[in-house]
Amino acid sequence: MPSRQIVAKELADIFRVIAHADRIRLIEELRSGESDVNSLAEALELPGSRVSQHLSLLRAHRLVEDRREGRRHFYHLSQPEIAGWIVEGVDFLLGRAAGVSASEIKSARRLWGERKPATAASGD
Amino acid sequence: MPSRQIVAKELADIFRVIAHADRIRLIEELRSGESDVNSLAEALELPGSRVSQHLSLLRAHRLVEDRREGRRHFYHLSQPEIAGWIVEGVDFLLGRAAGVSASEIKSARRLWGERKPATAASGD
DNA sequence: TTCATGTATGCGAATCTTTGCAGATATGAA
DNA sequence: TTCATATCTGCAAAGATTCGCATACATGAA
Repeated sequence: MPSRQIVAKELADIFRVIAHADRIRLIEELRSGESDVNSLAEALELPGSRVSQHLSLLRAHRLVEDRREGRRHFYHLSQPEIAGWIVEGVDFLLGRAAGVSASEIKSARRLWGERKPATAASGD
Repeated sequence: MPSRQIVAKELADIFRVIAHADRIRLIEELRSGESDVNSLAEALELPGSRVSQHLSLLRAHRLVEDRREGRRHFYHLSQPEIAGWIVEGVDFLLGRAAGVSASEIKSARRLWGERKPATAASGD
């Protein structure tokens, strides 16, 4: 198989793994450092089993790694730069602006573009 | 719905649209300029109807635009930078190196990282 | 109008993903 | 050992995507 195709397929695999709102939010959460499954589940308001499933997919594709401490599993991005790369995607979002208001995108850009403050009001 | 979630969903949509080997190859082809459906179909060795289907998805998400000249439809990237952005994904591929040999990735990186020579041997 | 060509669309079958839930496993405390 | 907590895995139903093919549409030539 031509290498062009192999790489297209591999790239498509990475894209497919990232292409899920929950997983993107997990990556977003992990930007600010490692976190355990339960905290992630609370932050995303999802059942722990679902978060665990997403994490295991991300882990299988080496986008995250885990560190176990007692019964808690702490996850972190294996390549923190990947989050920055995803952020750049927001620019294309801006460019296309399909179905999302400019202000929504702007505030989201702020969330992604800067490290999110740990304590400030974030109930949007 | 919190804007974080809206944007995660929108980003996921873009990722999902890109997350297909044929569509990535289409984007790759279009890096070197506009091209009509038939040329793309030949380059990718796919039926024209399939290419047309992929293009219409890309078009619906404004990743490509078309220009009609007679019965030919020429497509081009609406934001050529998006191809560059995808290329950066190759770096994560390198970092993960799952199931792809280093030399395959290297040659693919060359294909993506540089404008592909129009005539040179490219039968890989 | 008729024909050939280039592109687009529709549809069912096959395939892959996501979801919700039940149960399994692992760890630490009592 | 037993219990509670944290996480993981398995499975079937629901949902989404892809594929192959047939057919429709649009354009230009005769």
